[in-house]
Amino acid sequence: MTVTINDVAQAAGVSKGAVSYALNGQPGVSDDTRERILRVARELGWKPNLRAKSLSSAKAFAVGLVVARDPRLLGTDPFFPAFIAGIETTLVEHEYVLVLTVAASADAEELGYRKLAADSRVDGVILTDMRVDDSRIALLKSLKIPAVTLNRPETPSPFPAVCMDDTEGIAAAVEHLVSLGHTKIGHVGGPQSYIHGRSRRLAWQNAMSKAGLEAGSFIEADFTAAGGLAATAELLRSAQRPTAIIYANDLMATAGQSYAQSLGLAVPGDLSITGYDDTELARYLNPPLTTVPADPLLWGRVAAQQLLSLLGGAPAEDIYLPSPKLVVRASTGPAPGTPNN
Amino acid sequence: MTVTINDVAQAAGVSKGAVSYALNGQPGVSDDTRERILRVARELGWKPNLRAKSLSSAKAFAVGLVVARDPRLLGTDPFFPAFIAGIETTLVEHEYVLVLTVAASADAEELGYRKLAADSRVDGVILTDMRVDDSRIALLKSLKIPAVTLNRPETPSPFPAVCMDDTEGIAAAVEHLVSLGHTKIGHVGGPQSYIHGRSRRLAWQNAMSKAGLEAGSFIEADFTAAGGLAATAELLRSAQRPTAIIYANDLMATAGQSYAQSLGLAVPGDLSITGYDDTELARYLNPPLTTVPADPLLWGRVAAQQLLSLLGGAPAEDIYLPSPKLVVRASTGPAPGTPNN
DNA sequence: AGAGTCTCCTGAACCGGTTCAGTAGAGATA
DNA sequence: TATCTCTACTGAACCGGTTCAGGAGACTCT
Repeated sequence: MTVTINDVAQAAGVSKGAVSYALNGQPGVSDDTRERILRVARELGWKPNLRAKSLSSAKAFAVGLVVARDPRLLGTDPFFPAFIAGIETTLVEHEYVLVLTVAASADAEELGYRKLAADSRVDGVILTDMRVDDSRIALLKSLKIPAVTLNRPETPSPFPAVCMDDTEGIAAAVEHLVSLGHTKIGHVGGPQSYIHGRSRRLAWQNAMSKAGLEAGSFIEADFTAAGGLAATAELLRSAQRPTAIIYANDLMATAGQSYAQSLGLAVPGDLSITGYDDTELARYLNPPLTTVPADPLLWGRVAAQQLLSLLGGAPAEDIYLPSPKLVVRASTGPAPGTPNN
Repeated sequence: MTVTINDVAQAAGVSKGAVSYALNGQPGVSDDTRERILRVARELGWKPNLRAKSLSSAKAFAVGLVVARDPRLLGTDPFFPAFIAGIETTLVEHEYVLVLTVAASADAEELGYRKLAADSRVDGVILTDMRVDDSRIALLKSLKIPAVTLNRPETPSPFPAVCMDDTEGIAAAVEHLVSLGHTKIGHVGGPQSYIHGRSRRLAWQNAMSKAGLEAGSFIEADFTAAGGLAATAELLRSAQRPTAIIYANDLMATAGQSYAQSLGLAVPGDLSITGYDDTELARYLNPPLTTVPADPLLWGRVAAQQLLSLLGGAPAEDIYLPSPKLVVRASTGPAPGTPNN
């Protein structure tokens, strides 16, 4: 059967304790003995039993991610799979593992964290999609689960944050459109209860006023294609009909673009469109989408690194990742009636 | 601190063993005592320690999923997130948890399974994206990890399969196009090393010959937007240029559609297009995509159920889920030159 | 030489459950 | 009454590690 620490101890002619010290690099054994024990362990092909280790060290060697999202819409969000892949690249190097939970409702989300805590399934968690007044911070504090947040929430949080500024990309989109002669630039945002929904709207707003323009119409949507379409429809029939729309993600932008085209509008001739995310599909649309590449892979990798070092006792310090830059493609063009320079 | 089985035993005035029997519904204690123990446990707020349970019962109370996919392309596949959500809906009811691993290469994939096994992180795994001559079956057999496969592989497999027939939907797409007057119907398939890549091609081929038509051009692509575009380009400049293309997934179909439109072709006027998956975006494209809805949520739910009952000792029996039906939208229309009836 | 210190190692407790062999006591049987 | 059987329970071993108190022996110091 499997070889245990007892077998190694017996074969090396020492006690269990000595073996444990030797294998963990702890003091308490002489160099000779240590070497002998290590050799015997190698010869016997000993592998520590993770479950026993877990029990005695009270650690899970796993980190958790609770994804709160309507399961039917989950597939549309390109962020999570890549983000998870990023987390994984870090975890595999540290013999950690990712425990993933999907929660359909707010209640299920809280229950998810509570269960992970109750069963000590994980040593820490990563919080995504931070919300304004996010109740998870207090929850995790009370459950005593270490955490890392994506971007720093406005409410005080004891957890380190891994930040990637999305305002710069949105501002660049506004400036780009302004330079193309647009003055009526609308924004289809995500739910304003999310800090990234809010920060993108504020970035748009600030960039507009910095350009000396009126803020223009804003519609709060929900990051889904259906929401993007409805918001687009509303913007296009409004009195202040924009000549360009900045969407808070590619999915809404794509739905909006298709909708505008189905009305007979030319993109970008009649309407310029920008997205956010730079999904794989974005460059293969007709026209290809001007957008801002989020880098979920990097974000996931760094967030996991940050969490592991936090678990290792490192101080909780925020990390700032480079701000993604606007990628200009063919969905943006001169404002209607502008001389084509 | 946390209350252990010892505390319960002491408070109830019985031994640890008795408490264990009582709490697990095992025989060995009288009804009176059982009830008393349960009451005391409830009063003290006792929760079994999963780690201790894991150690003594040699179970992980977790199932694994190893996703082998280029991380950068993972985000484009709407299947996994929804599939995972489906798995979760089952697992939460059984106090199980999902351990997710992402592998970029074939080596990493094998290593992923080996690690899960070595550390006994999971009690079983779910195999997706079955391949022709899939090496994972032998691997898991040798690692003694129970598994469930999505669809039955052609090579003998001891593991139960959860099957969802995709040939019916493809055949329906062919029939639909034939009824619209199309005779040159191409197919952009997935890698033929995947059984679902192959079965969809065969379904297209069989349906064509059943309709008395030549099979037409087939191009093996890779399920990505880039691959879909390249394949479409090749089909459109071929001598046997098709008037309709059946794609093996929505992502390729979307890229193909955009590409055709960028060439000035009308969809479906000049070219009809069908996809597979029915992603959220499909209905919001211009034109909305005719496609076949895979039901990853259901598939995940049932696969997890099947795995759990396998772990519970149930015999390994295949399960057949209802075949998804073609959803006709506006990306398909009469063949060019056909009188519009 | 005797006391003190240091290194190296042992044995046992511990983490918190499960499980098994064994026993006390009640009830049935002869 | 002696024997057998059955139920209800106990105590301890066990899962496979970690950790701690303490002891043996070598070495230093006075």
